Amino acid sequence: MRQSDIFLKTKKEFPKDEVATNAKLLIKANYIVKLMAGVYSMLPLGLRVKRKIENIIREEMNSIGSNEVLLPALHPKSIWEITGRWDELSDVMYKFKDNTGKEFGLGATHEEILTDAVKNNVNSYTDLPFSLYQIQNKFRSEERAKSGLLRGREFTMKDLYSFHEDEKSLSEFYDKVKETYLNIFKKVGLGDITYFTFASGGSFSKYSHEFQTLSEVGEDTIFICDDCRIAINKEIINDQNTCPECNNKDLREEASIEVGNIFKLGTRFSEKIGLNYLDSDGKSNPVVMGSYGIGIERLMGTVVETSNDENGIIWPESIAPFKVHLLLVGNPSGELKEKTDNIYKKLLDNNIEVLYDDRDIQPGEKFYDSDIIGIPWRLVVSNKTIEKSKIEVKKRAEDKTSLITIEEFIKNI
RNA sequence: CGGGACAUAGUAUAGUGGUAGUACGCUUGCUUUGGGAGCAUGUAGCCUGAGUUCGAUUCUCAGUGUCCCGACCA
Repeated sequence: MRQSDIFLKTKKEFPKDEVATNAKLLIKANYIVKLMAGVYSMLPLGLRVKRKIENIIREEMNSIGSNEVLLPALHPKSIWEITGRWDELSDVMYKFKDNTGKEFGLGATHEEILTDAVKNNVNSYTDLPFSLYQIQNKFRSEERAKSGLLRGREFTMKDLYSFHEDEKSLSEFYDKVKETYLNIFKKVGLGDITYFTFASGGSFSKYSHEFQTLSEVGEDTIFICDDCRIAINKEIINDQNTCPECNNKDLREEASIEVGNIFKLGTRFSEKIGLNYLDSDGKSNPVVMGSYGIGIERLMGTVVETSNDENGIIWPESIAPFKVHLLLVGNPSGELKEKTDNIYKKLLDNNIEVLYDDRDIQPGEKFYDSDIIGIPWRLVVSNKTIEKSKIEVKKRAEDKTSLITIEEFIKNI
């Protein structure tokens, strides 16, 4: 992508009313634009990052045999009344009447909708287990949206739901999802600072589990057992003040961001909605369910919160909008332009995602933009480098530069 | 939802009871090209409503919005 073609207008100033690092950097670098508190538009760069995250998650979900679906965001009141959650979720669900007076809700979560959708497609234990997931917008009437992308009113969630004959089957799948989630957080660069965390479980199981990423701006407080590399959410610390795995009492308190959670639902929804299966004795039983969520924008914001410096964002390669930022430094004409165009073509020919700053502006501006945007590899081509038939390579996260040929770079990357 | 702060151009800001200035951006022209370059040129603004006043962007009240703290967060 040529920078002269992409819609990208970085700002010279941080936005006035943002304090959260993720919002300041993402707005300044023109990844996102705020529509209102807790609702952001994704600009081309932001959408590229979002898609990368979604695709990592998609791949992982598919790898455990889950199928992707897409459920509606617009729901009739009636389905929510079946489980009693029309009233129960009054604080978080957006509700409204249409022009005929009929009542609707915008999806804040999708247990009811999916359970209903699969109900007539599940007959016996031979249909179980299975799992379905979607990547879709959620709407939550947060009383206080805040911290940029970390707590929004409309956001994208990957929500996975699993369906089982019994608790044993659910537990097996639950453990598999746990590993998969840890893998996802590792892939987006948060592996070292994300903890599998014990949290309150509700009626069906003693615990639910969360994935908490260390960050000073996190809303949650966790207590970490360094021996087991797990944590306990503060919300259950009164009931559980030792490590659930090794009984270690020496726990370390940290602030953290909840980037994912997994939950054993049991038969709460299947019973009410009538999702039953026949077991091998021909007896009807409610399906046992689990649900598993990851907030996409929150994950994106968390990466920015935990990976930046005074000059801007530092994306991990896995979710960066481009892998390489190619800067033409100097007057974009003549031999320099020709040679840089040629390097751009070579990168494209090798399927390397590259943003090519071919604009006719001062070099300094290109360097500043490159830093704030945070693409992992910066390549500079200038009269200095073409004299030696080389390019200057710098990693965003490091200070040192080196001169190598484009062929070497392509080979190494 | 309780408390606090704030609201002036696309962005960041200054300022005033007599309708507003600066920087950056953007337009046009010329110059320049390794860390936001230079000269010239043009462009664009006081959140909404009511009140006080001869006159309100400024003062008062209400509303709306944004951010922060707290509460809340299947």
